[in-house]
Amino acid sequence: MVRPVETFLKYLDSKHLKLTRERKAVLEEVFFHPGHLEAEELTHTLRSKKSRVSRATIYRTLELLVDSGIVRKIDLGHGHSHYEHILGHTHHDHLVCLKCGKVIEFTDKKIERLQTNICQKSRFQEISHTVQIFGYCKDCR
Amino acid sequence: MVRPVETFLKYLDSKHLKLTRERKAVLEEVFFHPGHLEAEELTHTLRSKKSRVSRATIYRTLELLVDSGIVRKIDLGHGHSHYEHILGHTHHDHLVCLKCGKVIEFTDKKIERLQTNICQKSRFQEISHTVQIFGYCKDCR
DNA sequence: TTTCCTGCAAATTATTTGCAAGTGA
DNA sequence: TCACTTGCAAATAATTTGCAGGAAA
Repeated sequence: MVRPVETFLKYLDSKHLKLTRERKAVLEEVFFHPGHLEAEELTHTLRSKKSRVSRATIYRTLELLVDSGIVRKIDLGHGHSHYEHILGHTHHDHLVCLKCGKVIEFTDKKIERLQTNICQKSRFQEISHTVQIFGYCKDCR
Repeated sequence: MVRPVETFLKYLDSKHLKLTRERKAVLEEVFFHPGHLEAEELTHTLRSKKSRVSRATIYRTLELLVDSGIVRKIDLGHGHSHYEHILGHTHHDHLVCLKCGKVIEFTDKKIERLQTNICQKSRFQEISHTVQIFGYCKDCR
């Protein structure tokens, strides 16, 4: 069972930070939103719901969420960041269609394992990794 | 034998574009520069040499170089793009140290092969891919 | 000649920051 | 209370674009 709010609380406490209404709203939105989201999108979604949160706070909160390991920041080649929740989700990577923008997720245990080997060999302590494959999806070839 | 200028010429011709002094200067600099470079850096290097090329032209040319397959644009998590020449170089991926910024390159045939499989399975035509592993290098753990 | 190019400065986009006023523990 | 927060608006940073005057083919 994964409890994002509790995880976040634990993180905030450890840094002597507070769980505010704004932070909770961002966390919930990110967590219950399927897929990858952008800061801009988040601003609008929250605005359309009851809870308005300023752009600045959204960015500040996303950084906290990344730090706490609840969310990861990904680059889908759009010129701005995307975020996706990872807590309770298996790590996955992306195939990004350069034409229609579609993102296909995939998981490959073998790739993960090979990456671990590489890190060990270089005595590199992995924090996160990303495998992005750019090209054309089957509908756009 | 790899001839970047000829490759670029062929590409330019196919698009009815011209090989100008500026484009040639950027191409040469990128090609003979080992490692990853930034647009800003390129501007300075060229300026310090004989050939001044404006920032705008540098960005425009880098895009052409990427399009023509001579160079690839990579994200090393610095908030701006890096570029590296790929023509005549084996594809490689990166371990990026979040503390000192060091970038360790690695190549893994098995990972490459697995990626190809994944693309075939999804009928995805790969154009480029990137495996970036973020963490702490052995000097920063 | 004709089409493509370049530099410049202004525009855009994404993200960050300083600061005064507000709020959770 | 008091340290931590927020929103706002201004500041940054990277990159793009319009345009008028140059240059390859």
